[in-house]
Amino acid sequence: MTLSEENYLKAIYHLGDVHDGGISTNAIAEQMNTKASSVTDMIKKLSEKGLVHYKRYKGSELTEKGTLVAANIIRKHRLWEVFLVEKLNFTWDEVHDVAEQLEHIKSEKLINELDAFLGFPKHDPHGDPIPDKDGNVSNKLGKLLITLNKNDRGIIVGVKDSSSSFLKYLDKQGIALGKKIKVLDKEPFDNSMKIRIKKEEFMISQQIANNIYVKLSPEA
Amino acid sequence: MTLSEENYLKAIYHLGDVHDGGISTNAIAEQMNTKASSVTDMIKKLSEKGLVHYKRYKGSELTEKGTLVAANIIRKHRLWEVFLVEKLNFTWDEVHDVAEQLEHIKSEKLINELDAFLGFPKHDPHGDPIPDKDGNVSNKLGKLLITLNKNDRGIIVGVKDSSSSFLKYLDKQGIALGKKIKVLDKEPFDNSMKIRIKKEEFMISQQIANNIYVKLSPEA
DNA sequence: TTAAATTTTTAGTCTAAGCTAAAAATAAAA
DNA sequence: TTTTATTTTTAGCTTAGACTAAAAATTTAA
Ligand SMILES: [Mn+2]
Ligand SMILES: [Mn+2]
Ligand SMILES: [Mn+2]
Ligand SMILES: [Mn+2]
Repeated sequence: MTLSEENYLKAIYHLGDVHDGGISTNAIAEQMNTKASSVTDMIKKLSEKGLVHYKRYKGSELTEKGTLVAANIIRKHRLWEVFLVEKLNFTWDEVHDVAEQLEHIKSEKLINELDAFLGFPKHDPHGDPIPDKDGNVSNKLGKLLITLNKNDRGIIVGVKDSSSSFLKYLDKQGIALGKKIKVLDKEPFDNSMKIRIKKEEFMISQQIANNIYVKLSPEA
Repeated sequence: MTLSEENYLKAIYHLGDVHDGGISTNAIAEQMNTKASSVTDMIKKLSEKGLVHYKRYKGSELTEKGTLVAANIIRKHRLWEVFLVEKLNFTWDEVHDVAEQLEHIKSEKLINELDAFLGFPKHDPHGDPIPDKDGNVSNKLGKLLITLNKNDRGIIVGVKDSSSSFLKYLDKQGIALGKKIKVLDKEPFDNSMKIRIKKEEFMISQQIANNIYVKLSPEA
């Protein structure tokens, strides 16, 4: 597995999460910040190796083997993110780029020991589930904040966008995993929301509400 | 800095430690397990970048800048080795290959936080000194066991060879860093030695004695 | 159902980093 | 000081991975 092959598998895996069925060549190209022609070449190679199913003009899909490899890379990525936050004082907006590098380190023992060292965490600092050794992943916790109704309460359990800029915005607003949140009002015109977190009340745009996962508290 | 460039700098750095003056192209090729022609190409590139001094047919030497880069990679390598042994239950014969990968991860913050997390260690699991951020390295502790005389005592502080096979041999004999050692006898014919470690007395060959560093205890 | 637009693939280049074989420079031996 | 041996460099090829431009297939629109 070269670094590039691993990154393609990961990209296809992530795209497959949402859009199921064959993943288009263009979609992969966009995700990878590369050109469709490069994707075609790589897809062919991955197909040769039995990691993706591919038929000309029909898009790609990971094989079982490919899925396992991808899940393993994501497992490594997320475990490293936990390590960086829990042990090395990184903030949640600083970890992704470093994890992009660390995820390619090859050592079974390393990752299993790291897992144990961290106490077998189930979620990374963004609330994303950590796959187990066999590639099994639990579902993402919670539902999108945007889908909650007026007066619903819950706990923030994850973010969809984990770009540094978004996370920094959340920090500024005091929005973090584990915080209690209540929907005070929804504005139908622009889908903005008024919310309360720790006695602070403020407005957030649709954009924001669409990128935060909340676990609903049972009705009182 | 590509991965390959970093490995060349490291190789030249290590060769320069022993053999000072210009490092021959062949020496680099051997160290890197590659061909002299490939080395010539790379040396030219590194020279362009101001990382090595190079004149055709005259051998190579790191510039100040090149030395700093190399020392930094070695710093990372050795800090990761400490991490693996101290935190992740690796043995000293298991760490090198993984550290060869980890040393190329690029993040200032990562390495500085790791350093702090480990309590600013001064030596790696093989007794090698860890360079500081500015590339300063303290001297290797101790002298080679082979140079000790009959009845000399000391403490084992390092190994010269850190191949897995050598380290496993040492484990089997109960030879480890920090152990007290006494030279009971030297055999001039084959340069073997009779030694005592923790009440165990046994013979070691010249080969072995030439790869262990000992800090001499002051005479009684 | 033909025509236009879009997507995907192919063909041909480019660069980094290897390699082999041959040429050139340097070092060692006669 | 020639001759011979060794070291180093050059020249030319190879592979992975990316790119551009053109061709082919598929999809959408007329
Ligand atoms: Mn991430
Ligand atoms: Mn994450
Ligand atoms: Mn090492
Ligand atoms: Mn070491």
